[in-house]
This record gives sequence, structure tokens and C-alpha cells, in this order.
Amino acid sequence: MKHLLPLHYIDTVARSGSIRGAANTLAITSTALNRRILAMEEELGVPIFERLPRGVRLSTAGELLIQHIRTQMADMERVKSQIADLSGVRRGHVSIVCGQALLPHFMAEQVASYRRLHPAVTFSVKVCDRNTAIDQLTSFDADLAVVFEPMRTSEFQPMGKVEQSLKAVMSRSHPLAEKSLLGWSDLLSTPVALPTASNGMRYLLEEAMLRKGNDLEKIIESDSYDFIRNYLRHEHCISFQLGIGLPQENNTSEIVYRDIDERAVPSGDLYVGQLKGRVLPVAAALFANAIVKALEFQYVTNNEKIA
Amino acid sequence: MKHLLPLHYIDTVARSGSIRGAANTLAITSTALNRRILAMEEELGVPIFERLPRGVRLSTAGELLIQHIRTQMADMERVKSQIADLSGVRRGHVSIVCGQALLPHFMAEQVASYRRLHPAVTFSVKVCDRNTAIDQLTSFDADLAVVFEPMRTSEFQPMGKVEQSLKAVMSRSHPLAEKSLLGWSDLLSTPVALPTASNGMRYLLEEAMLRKGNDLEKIIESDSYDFIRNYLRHEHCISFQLGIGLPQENNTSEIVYRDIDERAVPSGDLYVGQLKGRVLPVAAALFANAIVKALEFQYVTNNEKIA
DNA sequence: CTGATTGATGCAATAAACGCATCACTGCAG
DNA sequence: CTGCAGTGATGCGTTTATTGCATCAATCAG
Repeated sequence: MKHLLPLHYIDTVARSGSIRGAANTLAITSTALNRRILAMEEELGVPIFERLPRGVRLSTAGELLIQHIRTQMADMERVKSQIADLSGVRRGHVSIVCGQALLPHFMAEQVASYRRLHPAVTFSVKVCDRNTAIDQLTSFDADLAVVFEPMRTSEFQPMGKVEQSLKAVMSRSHPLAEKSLLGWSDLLSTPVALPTASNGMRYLLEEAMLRKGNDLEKIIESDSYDFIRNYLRHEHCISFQLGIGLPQENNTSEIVYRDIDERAVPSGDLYVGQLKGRVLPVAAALFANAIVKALEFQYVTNNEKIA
Repeated sequence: MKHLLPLHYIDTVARSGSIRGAANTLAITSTALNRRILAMEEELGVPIFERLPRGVRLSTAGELLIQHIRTQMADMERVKSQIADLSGVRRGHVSIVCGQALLPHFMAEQVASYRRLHPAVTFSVKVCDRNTAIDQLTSFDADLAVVFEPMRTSEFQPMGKVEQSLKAVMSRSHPLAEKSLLGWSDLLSTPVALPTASNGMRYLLEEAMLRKGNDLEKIIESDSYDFIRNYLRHEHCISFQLGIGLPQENNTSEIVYRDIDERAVPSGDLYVGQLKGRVLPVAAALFANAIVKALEFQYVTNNEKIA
């Protein structure tokens, strides 16, 4: 959309923190970009950016403006999506942020099955912790967020939730692999590898430790589940995973998953949500419905397994 | 704002119903305007307007787009207002629609006293019935609406309300002028001049007639209070007015106002409100607060008079 | 049919945007 | 302190996009 090109320019400068840098990514010269910004500030009557010796930074007025700009750009996408929708083709782009736990199996399946129905819809799926997830929503970089135990904030509007209990992950040769249900004392008896503090699971575990009054033996901390899972094969320790992140069958694998007693570590809530007050593009709204449905189904089958 | 000039063009064409007509009001040639629209439709992939033999009309896609455009333009005004606000000067423009009853005294006082505080704020005050008031809000032609007994709709978001009882208006020489409180039988005993059906007072009266089972003797119907008030001097009949529409003192006037028994015609609610979900410009929001306060005060003094 | 009105289009004139080279300024490393 | 690398601002010639005029095809009222 041509008319909001100037807005896109400003957005890029705000993100890049420098006019020249933004001009580079926008594939225009810095002079052109600089002049457009000067013209915009002229129109507005106040500077949008503060000029620093090493670039620019949004002024207070710029903060107000950039929020408007991002809202408008996102809303234009929604309108285009709705227009495309009423001409029959369901097209558009859905941008999702979610925790690592969901990515490998659940999200991949969901995206794939949605794209089977609507091949014209494209996706971008980004991994991030629950703090930045909210930021991504407010800056309109993401349409949907799927996060475990999200921070309480007025910006986040839940569209669905499902309870998720933690599972213990360990090598098949680990002594605790003998048991099918692990208690708190079991968890204390072995070293553990944990995700980083911004992770929702970590939050649940910290809370459990606080409540029980004794700490787990943390030997590894990493933001990569892959790394942790591989490490489990080298040393006898355990780690954790959400039920939804488990592969379907694990009979042959070297890595096994075991349930944890609810009384040891309480289960937490997995939320699907969007930015509060925003009207989502058609494709994003429909996909959100789909994963909420899928989560509810997963919840039911989970409970059946328990029962 | 230059970047939303194309949007303003489309809006004007939509309102005017013809490209040439819109080009005329925009002070450009129809060629230029036509081409901008063609370019926009090209970008969008679908036509915005249906081409009729005698002009153009919004297509379905155009309806979606025009709503976005009006939202965007109004929101830009809000941002500009907020930016102006943080640089100290409180400037901006407030557009109000309200029923006839409020205009002559109440609204004039309110606008005047607000402008005494903030001379940089300009006003436009339009009179319309309660149906079109909502339309004016949804099309962003008005920021605020002050209406009596508004239509129930999800678009209207009340910000304050005050109960208003009807007063009877008549010539000083009218027989009923002797009494200080009029009952239903009094109203039946004389011809009446009524506002048109879209008026809120009329709605209350129709409801009262329906409930009582007998009709008032309607001899005049007009959408001009001025006309009705003048007519009262030529024929012995009565009309109605809201308490808030009364002049402060009426001792010397040829026209007098009398209370009506609540049991005859129940009082209705006067609402101040805005478009649901909209964030108002600073000036409009502050002015809304001011008149809500003023209405509450008026309500209190009214009740004191009654007590 | 005739005249008036509508939106679309080819072509030349105009206005806006762009890119290059350069300046003035700041902070950092030597 | 000095030179260097990085930043945003500015003058000028060129390129691109936009505008306006004249005109066409289609439609409708009388």
C-alpha cells in the first residue's frame, strides 16, 4: 500500500535507531529518507525523533505516533484480508509467537493442517519467552501468542487456555525411568537441567521450590531444549517438558518422559491470545479458533489418559 | 497530513457519489482524482467503487475500506491532538451533534466556558435527530453526541446521563398557565404542537399516549422549536420542552413554562456519549467531561428546585 | 434523436521525489 | 591532541510521478 509508505519508513527508522541504517534496509538513500522524515516533522509541527550523536531515538511525540502507525498498518492488513476474504479466496499472513515447547510438534501440525485447507495463507512462527511475546503483540509484529503462564498484563487478551502439567524428561537408563510417576523427593534425588528464567516452566518450578522450601540441584541452564535433550544422554540428570511438547510415541527413543505428581509441581495454564482490543485479520482469527479447538481436544485426550 | 490525502480523496468520492463532483470540492481535476482511484483499486486488487451510469457507489470492498479510512483519519486527529497536548498548548477541534433542545442555552454556555479556558480549541455544533446522531458518530463526522432518549444501539457508548422531565410551553394567556403542575387531563384539554417523530420528546409523548389509551390533539408538527414557540403566540395550544432547554428566567416573557406531572408523562434520559471503542482526541474528551459534570450539576439543582 | 453528464485515456507540462557529493558534528581509538 | 568512522543535514542536477487539457465511449432524460 503506497499511501502508508511514509509510515513504514518512520517505523523502520524507529526500529533501526538510525536513518542511514533504515535507508539501507529500505533500499533507498539516506538523503531521501531523511527528507521524508523532516517533511513529516514539518507537517506535524514537532520533531518525531531526537537527534543523538549516534543516530536517532523516538521523541515523546514519536512514541505516540509510532503506536498509531503500527496500529494503522496492522489494521490495513486486516482490511485487505477481509476484502480478499469476501472475494472467495482466503489469503493473508499469520504471525505467531510461541514458547519453545509448542513448536516442534503441536504448532507444526496445526500450521500444516490449516495450510492444507487454505494454501494461500502464509505463516511466520517465532520462538520467544513470555515477556517478549507481549511486546511482539503490542508492536504488531505478531498476531497471536501462545504462551505458558503468561505475565499478567492488560495488553494480553486470552482467547483460550488449557491446563498443562509438567513431564520429566530423562535418559532411558536413568534410575527414575523405572517409575511411572515422580514425586518431589524423586526430583530432589537427581541433578536437573532447567530452561532459562524467562520460561514459563521454570516459573512453575521456582514456585514449587519456594513452596517446598528446598531447591533442586540445578546443574545446567539453557534456552535450547535441543541442547538439554541431548545433554540428558551424556549425564544422568533430568529435565522438564510440557505434555503438549511430547512426541506422540516414545517407545524406541533413548529419551523417555515420565509424569510428575501434581502435588510436587502443580500444572500451569497454556494460553492462546492476542493484543487486547485488536481486530485480527480473517486468517489469523480463524487460525486462532483452530488452535484453541485443538488445545481443547488435546486437553480432553490428556484427561482420558489420566483417567 | 499528506500521507492520508489519497484516503481523503476516496472519502470525498464516497460522500459525493461522483468523481467529478468530488474533484470539484477537492479543487483538482477529475482526471487526477480518477487516476488516483484507479491506482488505489489496482493496489488493492479489487474495485472500490461500482461504476454507475450516473456516478459511482461504494462496492462491498469499498464499504470495508471506507470504514478503515474514517477510523484512520479520526485516529490521526487524536494523535495530533495528543501531541499538541504534550507540548503545552491544548488545541484541537471538537465536533458535536445534539438535539435541538440543548442548543440555545446549555450548549452555548458550555462551549463558551470551555473556550474561555482553551481558546485554541475550535468547535462545530450540529443539530440533528437521535437517529442521524449515531450515524454521525460512526462516520466520524462527530466526536460527541448529546441526545435525549437515544436509540439503543451497540455503537453508542454513554459517558454520562441525566434525567430530564418534560415541561409544557404555552402563551402566558393560555388557560393552563394558571396552574403550576399539569396532569394528563390538562394536556388532553388543549391542542398541542409537537416536534417531529424522530425527536426524543416526541417518543416519550407517544409512549404516554399509548399507555393512557387516548391521544393528544395534535394540530402542528414541526422540526423547528422556534417555529412552534412563535406559533404558540397565535393560537391557544401548548408544546413541550426539556427542562434543560428552558431559559433561566421567564418572568417577563410572553411564553411561559409549566411542570408536567411525572405520572402523566414520565421523564426520560439525556445522554452524552461517543462512538463505542473510539479513543477521543484530548480536547473532545475533556469537553465531554465538562458537560457531563455540568449535566450532573444541573440535575442536582433541578432536584433542589423540586424539593 | 439530441444534449448533457458520467468515468476512462493519450499526451504534454508540471511538480515532487530522488541520488550524488558534501558539510558539520560527535565519539572513539591511537 | 589528532585522525577516523559514523551520524544527520543540505545544495543541485536528474529522474520519476503526478497533474491538467482535450477527447472518447457509454448512459440517460426529454
